[in-house]
Amino acid sequence: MSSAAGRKHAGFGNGKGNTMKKQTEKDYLSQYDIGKYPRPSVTTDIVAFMIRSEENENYKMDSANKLSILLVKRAVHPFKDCWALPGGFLKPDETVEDCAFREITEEAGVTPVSLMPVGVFSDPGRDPRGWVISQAFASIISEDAVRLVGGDDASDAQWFDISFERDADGKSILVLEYGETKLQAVLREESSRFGRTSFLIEESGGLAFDHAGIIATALTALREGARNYETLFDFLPERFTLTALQKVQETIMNIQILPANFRRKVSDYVVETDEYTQGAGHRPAKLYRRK
Amino acid sequence: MSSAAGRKHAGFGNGKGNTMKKQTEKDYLSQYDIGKYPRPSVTTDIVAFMIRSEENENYKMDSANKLSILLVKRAVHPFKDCWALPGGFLKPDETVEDCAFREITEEAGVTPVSLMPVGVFSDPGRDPRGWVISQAFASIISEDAVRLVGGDDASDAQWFDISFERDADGKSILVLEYGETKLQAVLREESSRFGRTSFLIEESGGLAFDHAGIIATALTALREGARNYETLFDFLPERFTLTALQKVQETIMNIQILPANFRRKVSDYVVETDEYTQGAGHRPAKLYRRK
DNA sequence: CAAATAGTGTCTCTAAGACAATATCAC
DNA sequence: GTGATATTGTCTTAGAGACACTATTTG
Repeated sequence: MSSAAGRKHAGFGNGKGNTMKKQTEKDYLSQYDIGKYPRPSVTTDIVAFMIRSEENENYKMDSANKLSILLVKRAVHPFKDCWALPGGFLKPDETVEDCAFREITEEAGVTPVSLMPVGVFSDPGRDPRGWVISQAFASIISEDAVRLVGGDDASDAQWFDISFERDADGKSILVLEYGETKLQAVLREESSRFGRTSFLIEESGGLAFDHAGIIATALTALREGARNYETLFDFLPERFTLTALQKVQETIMNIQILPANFRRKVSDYVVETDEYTQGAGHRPAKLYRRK
Repeated sequence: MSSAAGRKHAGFGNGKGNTMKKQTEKDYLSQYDIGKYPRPSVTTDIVAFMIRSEENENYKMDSANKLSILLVKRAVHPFKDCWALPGGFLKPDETVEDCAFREITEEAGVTPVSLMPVGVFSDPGRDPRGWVISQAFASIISEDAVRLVGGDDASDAQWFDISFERDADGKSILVLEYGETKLQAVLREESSRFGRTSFLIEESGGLAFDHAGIIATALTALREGARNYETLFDFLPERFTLTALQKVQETIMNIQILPANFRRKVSDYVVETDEYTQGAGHRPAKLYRRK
């Protein structure tokens, strides 16, 4: 085993010949210059998920749901005019969570319901501006909040419907659509460690930086969290029907579930209230709360 | 929705009055000074896990296993003479994974079998030297490799047996022991998001920085990964008996499993070879490989 | 043969999936 | 009444846990 001398502390004044036997911590810190060694810029990138309910033709039928994420069109180089994840630089006196919260609130115009770290991206070549590492987050935003703020077709921030399919040999296709705009990236599953799957980008599909890989990682984590109902409730208001909750899980995981079985499994995670929906054109449903 | 102007790019020359209509990416990048805005120091901290088999009194009995982690005694301020996780500062042209690999190889003297990110720690006050954020990793190191390198009781790097119990109301006790040295930290489970549980430190137990919380987070992630056999194989040589594999899972998760049931469940993850153990004082066992 | 681990067979119980049947509302 | 969703019941099957039993080695 090597000695702890292997752990050099960047920035401590060298060659000053400090030979005091009893150097105090205060002395040490007052001499310490942390800026002496190179430091990277640190950013956060946020994959903000929302479930949009589509307009409906038949007054009786439930509306279909689509999973979507927020993208921002870059106004400056590099990747000028490409779509990118919202995010920004970490400031002193804030945690990476604070930073992500601040950035997504600014860009989406609404407060996220939850914010979950999904990984650090630190490939040396990932940003042409220089040494920039990024902490990625998955965030869940409720449709109600977004609807209040409204949108603008000319805005440079838009919600893209997302679809992500993994085929047999580990290749995945990520498709993002907003109106006429369609971005299609190709990724390869690289490794899955400790519940986090990472991806190699084969085609970026016009997304800026390594954002296609970040999106794939975040969606994979979201799906994993949806399996045990962990990430479902944040998409809905406080009171919800079991069918609405089921549709959230089906939308995220891209599966179909039989209502009877879903109700049985989810019953451990919810509490019923004495309220009901009304005016839906069919039997009213009991509203539930998260347990 | 706010405009993308919210996403300022730190370091782009301001006030230069660049009014060109067609600024090229090359022009932009050549003017770009990434060092203009404050940047944190970035470190990695590694929770290196090893399973130690204890010496045995009875020639027939299997040896008991203990889960242990590597700690390093700090030679300098701050936290001088406290035990800390191995780790160090991120360098340009390396990923955080590269950095963790480099640091743990230096400090443990052996190559880790695996390296898995468990989270970023970025509390502004976490390091008295200044603005330092850290990416934590869990690493698995095989006992065979460590035994080859050997140890030294006077060394400042030592393997501590670890025990971690969560009681009913969310309080957890972390105990680390090496010879006469016993560190005992108290933590409170704070939140569990996306499969990552984070902890508040109530008593650091003499561990440096926020390392008690990092250790608790890493161990929780390791245990989660052990549930589906993901992190078990890295503790063992390429060929192993099913009993050895079972003991790894029992040691990590601190549980007891009936051999018959373990064998049935694990059979999907292993392939049998035609080799057997010998000279163990009892019936020889077939060796298996990971599937 | 004694003591220890290696390995198999099987019973029970629980949970998941499939599906049938009934309930209730707006129009 | 029609057409949609809401809700409950139950049959079947797969898997986990418990446990009894047999096999094989060294000293």
